Amino acid sequence: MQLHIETSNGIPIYEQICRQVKFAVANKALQVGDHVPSVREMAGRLAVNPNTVSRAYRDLQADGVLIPIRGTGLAVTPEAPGKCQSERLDMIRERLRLVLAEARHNQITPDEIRQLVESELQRLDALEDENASQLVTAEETA
Amino acid sequence: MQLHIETSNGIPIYEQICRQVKFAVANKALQVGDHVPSVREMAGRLAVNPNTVSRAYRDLQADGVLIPIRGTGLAVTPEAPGKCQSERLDMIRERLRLVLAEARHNQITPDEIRQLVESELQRLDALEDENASQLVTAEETA
Amino acid sequence: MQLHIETSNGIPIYEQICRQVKFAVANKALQVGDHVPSVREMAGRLAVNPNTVSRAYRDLQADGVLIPIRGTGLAVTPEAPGKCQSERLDMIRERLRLVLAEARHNQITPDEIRQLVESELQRLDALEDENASQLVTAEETA
Amino acid sequence: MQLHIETSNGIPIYEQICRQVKFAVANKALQVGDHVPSVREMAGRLAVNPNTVSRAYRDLQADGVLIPIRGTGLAVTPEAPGKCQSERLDMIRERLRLVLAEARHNQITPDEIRQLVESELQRLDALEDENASQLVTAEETA
DNA sequence: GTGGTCTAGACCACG
DNA sequence: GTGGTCTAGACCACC
Repeated sequence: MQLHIETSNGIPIYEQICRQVKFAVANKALQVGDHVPSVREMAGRLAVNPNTVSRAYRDLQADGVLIPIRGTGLAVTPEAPGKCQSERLDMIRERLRLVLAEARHNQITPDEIRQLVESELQRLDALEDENASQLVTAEETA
Repeated sequence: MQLHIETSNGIPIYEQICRQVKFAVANKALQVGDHVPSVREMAGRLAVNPNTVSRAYRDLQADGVLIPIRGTGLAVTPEAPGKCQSERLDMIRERLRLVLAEARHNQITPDEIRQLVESELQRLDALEDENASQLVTAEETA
Repeated sequence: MQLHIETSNGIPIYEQICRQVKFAVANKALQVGDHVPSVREMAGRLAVNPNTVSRAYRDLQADGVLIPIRGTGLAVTPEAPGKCQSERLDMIRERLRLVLAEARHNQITPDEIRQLVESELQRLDALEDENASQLVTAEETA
Repeated sequence: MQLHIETSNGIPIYEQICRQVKFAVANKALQVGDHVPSVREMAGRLAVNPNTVSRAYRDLQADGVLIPIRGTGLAVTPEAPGKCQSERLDMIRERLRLVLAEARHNQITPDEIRQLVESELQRLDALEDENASQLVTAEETA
């Protein structure tokens, strides 16, 4: 599982962790029964305070995504994949809705929105290709 | 000018006011020289704390969108329409970018995103039509 | 609202706060729209760390009992009384069930349990009377 | 001796083991001189970590309930039956007291408490009957 | 003034 | 080793 923290796009770190764990479960990068990295390890990996990770894991337990296995850590629950897959698009939809609502309330036309979306999708792909080629270059160099 | 506060979509109220004033200028609902409602009137209308409106107006002055006219309040500057029109799509683009970035980082495909966008656009149109028909009804009743 | 923290009967402080707030709502000591004491004030009153109170209030928000009023604090939601009243006995029942289950699994008879309950109820009443008479004495002294 | 671990009713596993051994002694399911199952057998039977069983046995030795017999394991001491019988109700009373105290502090009336107790006793009996009939069925099938 | 986030670190319970 | 609780305090955003 590969997490990526964005300080700060306005979303608190603990929530970014929550969401990404849910996405990882939805994408089967995390399977039922898998242990999530320990609080301390995750904190080290992300270079954040252990309490921040702890808070995220606590929320994930409250959501029924993780369950504590006494003394051994936190594991993905059997219900998690269902939950997370059904939430997968909703998590994005919710944020998207807020943006589009503002746009429409302020006379941005649907076509303008579609254009924005396409241009941003292209931009993201461009970035990704760039990273990909960097990776390739790095591998070639290595 | 018709403002609409959303408590809370995560955007602070004062910023919602700012943005909506800018959109209103871009859409010519507010023209050069027009006065914005006084702090206390706006606060009453939106049912928010006057300090909050005050903060928004302060930011708008710093952005060069509003200018104080001694004794009479705040008016739209001559430079405002240009600024606001060029910012119009960028304000949306910025927020949209953050959402799409999360989506792409978590294996949501471009097509899934497009579908989400279309369904949300439809949903918004439906809501608007509903409100419109209510308005018509209200007018007929009146 | 009068809270009473028991350090430590095994229940974490933040959870004691949660439960007592819920009981207070159920008993109408806290009504819809009432503000709960601020984090800092409550922390001072109970002589605990503000973060501990904060955690309790956060949980109560997640439970839909409290709602933040931006800049002014946390208020009891309209749904809270219903929730809390229906939870009132359940919160006790849950804890009671665990105790009785252990008793029955280990051959404590129903009659022995009833006797224990009665003797403890009496003991509590005795304590209460004692406090009451102390209060009276204090008042008389004053 | 038939132990039953409840993960997790809040009581640590090692303490559940302790308590149940004591109850077993009080109920003469374990008699003076009887050996308790070895750490590893007990651990296997309960599907818990051997360290956990070990900790429980250590506590029971400290309490004078078990005594090590060189080379053969742990046996019930001669003093154990007396101790355990006198502790039998107290172990329950202690837990019960905490629950009732919370109830009374939060305006649950004695009659409400009695009703809760009765309904939970009935519920437990119902569960037991169910299990009993299952056992009978199993025996008949066998 | 309000609550929220994050950091830092101590201590404990559990396995 | 694991996570949980609590304390302490800094900083921020908002009203």
